[in-house]
Amino acid sequence: MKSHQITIKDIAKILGISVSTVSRALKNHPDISETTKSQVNELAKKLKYEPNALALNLRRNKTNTIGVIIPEIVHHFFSSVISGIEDVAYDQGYNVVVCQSNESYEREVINAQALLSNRVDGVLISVSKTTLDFNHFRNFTNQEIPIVFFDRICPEIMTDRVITNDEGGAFLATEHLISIGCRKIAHFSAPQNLLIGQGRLAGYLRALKQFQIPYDPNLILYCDSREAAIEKTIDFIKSNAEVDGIFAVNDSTAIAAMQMIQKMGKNVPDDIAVVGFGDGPITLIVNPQLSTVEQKGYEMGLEAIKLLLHKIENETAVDSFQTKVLTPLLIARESTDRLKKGSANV
Amino acid sequence: MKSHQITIKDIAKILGISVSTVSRALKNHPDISETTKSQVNELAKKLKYEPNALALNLRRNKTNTIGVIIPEIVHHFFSSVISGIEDVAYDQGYNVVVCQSNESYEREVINAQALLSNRVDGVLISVSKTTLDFNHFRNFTNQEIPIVFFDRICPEIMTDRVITNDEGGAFLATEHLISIGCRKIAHFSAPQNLLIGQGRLAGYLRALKQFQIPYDPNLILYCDSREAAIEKTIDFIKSNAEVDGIFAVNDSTAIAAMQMIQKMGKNVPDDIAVVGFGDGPITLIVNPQLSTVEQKGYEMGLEAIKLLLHKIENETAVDSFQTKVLTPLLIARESTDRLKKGSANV
DNA sequence: ATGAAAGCGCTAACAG
DNA sequence: CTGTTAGCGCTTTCAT
Repeated sequence: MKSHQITIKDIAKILGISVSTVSRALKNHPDISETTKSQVNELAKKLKYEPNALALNLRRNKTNTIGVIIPEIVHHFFSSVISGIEDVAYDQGYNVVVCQSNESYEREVINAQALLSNRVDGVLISVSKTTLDFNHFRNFTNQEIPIVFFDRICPEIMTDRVITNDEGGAFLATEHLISIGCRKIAHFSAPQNLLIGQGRLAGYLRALKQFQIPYDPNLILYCDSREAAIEKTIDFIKSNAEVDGIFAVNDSTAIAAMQMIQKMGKNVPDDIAVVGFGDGPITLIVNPQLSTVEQKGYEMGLEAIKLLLHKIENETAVDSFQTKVLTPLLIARESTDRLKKGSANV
Repeated sequence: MKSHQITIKDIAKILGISVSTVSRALKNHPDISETTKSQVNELAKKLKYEPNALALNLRRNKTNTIGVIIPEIVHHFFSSVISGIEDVAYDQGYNVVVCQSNESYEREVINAQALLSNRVDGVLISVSKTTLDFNHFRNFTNQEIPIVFFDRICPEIMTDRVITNDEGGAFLATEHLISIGCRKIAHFSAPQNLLIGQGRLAGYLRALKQFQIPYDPNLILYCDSREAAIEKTIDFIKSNAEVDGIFAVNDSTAIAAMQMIQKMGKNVPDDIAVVGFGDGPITLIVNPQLSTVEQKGYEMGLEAIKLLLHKIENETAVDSFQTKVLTPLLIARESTDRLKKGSANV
């Protein structure tokens, strides 16, 4: 049986004053006498009074809560984004509720409904891979609850967005491979129905074109996970013995590819140089350390929440939506370092 | 300007019936005629009516929300715990609000207050490293809001707890090193003011004693992070050349130690075998793959939320608190595999 | 300087 | 079968 939560009513009764006086005293309203104020505040402290956020929010029709829907919290990238979001949200007095879709459309719909029911002031969303219909997101915009999409955006809904310049990052990665002498560069790519798959392939192709390296469709392998890379790399390299560089769509694919290459007795970077995408913590742990494209999760979180809070607090603003594009940097490490002979290798 | 959120009042007005009828129709109350029910439900759907959880929660004095306070979401272990928590919470119709303390006491206090204000039905807490005073947690118990501590528990407060058997895990790790022939086993340990530091050292010592290996205090090195291991390992091994095995307090320390050992031209596992603790994803990526003690984050989340929901839904239960101890398993991989010569090594 | 009363959205006696 | 009413905790006119 839950003990009675102490309310302003209790304080009022004990002090023999009205609830409105208590309410005002608590908010330091100028009309209230110093005596009353101190009486109220002391008692409140003594009784460990905590304002009931539910009642407050109901009254104000504002929850100071922002909802986040992400695919999976266990991915380093997404947990970094959350850290960015929380850091500024807390500073501005907002709470953050994080929901995971687990890459499931159904769960995403449920998450959206829960956030809607809880009347969050705004939402930050990175769309699940399995989501093809976006009406559950439209419910937010219909209620004029602002959305900011980040990383995995929804192209159909007009809102603010924060994305990584995948094409540019992929260009940098490929350009880097070319600059160290690679001429037969493979791309381990993600499915083309995903925007990152498209963007990173496009950047790869643009770099080839710009440096007049002939494009060979055989060098594009659909392979975007550690498991896939373990399964496919060796056969791929055997059938394409001339490959001297690989740009993989993400770090774990790149690392697995690298490890399979090493298993074949080849040297990274001297025989085949490898570049990933993401710059997760594993890039530093693997040997040789992985060159990669920096995907700034924390910064993405910051930008997304800033856009959202701006929308929330300037509701009258004209409907204008911006897309922030984070341009990633190339981080060159040992897996593409063909000069320094000291780099450890199998 | 937020568009009017549609309420049961709106539905009532449109249909020319009372709000209570609408309320009852929506909950499929037996008293209501089928005609009315379908009218109400259709209109609700058409208008995209969403119940206002705030009002509901205020009324019921129950939020169906559970709060989680963790040190850092970016740690794989903690994000696994959250996944476990969420999976069962959602099944039972609870929402989860995750707060990060960032290992800061002040932030932890703020988080606790926010959860209190939002009248969560219960809390799951893993204590920040910098927390020495626990009164902010007592506010929960004072209000009879159940707490379950997990992993980093608060010894001062009587509640349910879920912990890993650190001592047992450390014993297994050390025993394993002994079983493959190690006789001079170093322990890279965490500060002894942390419970994990104590427990893992104790397990190490018990294994030595049980197998009659003399204890050498010089073989205990305070070193519990990648950075520390990079800095200290080489000197340590130089001054203790006889070391043939290392049990490190966590995986990243173990991996960094392993890499420094390799840098010295020594072989892992043949010269020095290494065992970590945690079984994060990096253990599979490093070469050789790291033997480690499995720390079951997801299971810990499951157990913690189950205990909590039980307390929440059986409020009348006698005050009895249980501590669930998860006994970790040893995962033997290449870093301790001295038989299989095929294991890749520098 | 303080109080009374209405209302945020919803539910649940109680009354027909 | 349906409506009326009170109240969850709080703020805020409007009185006094």
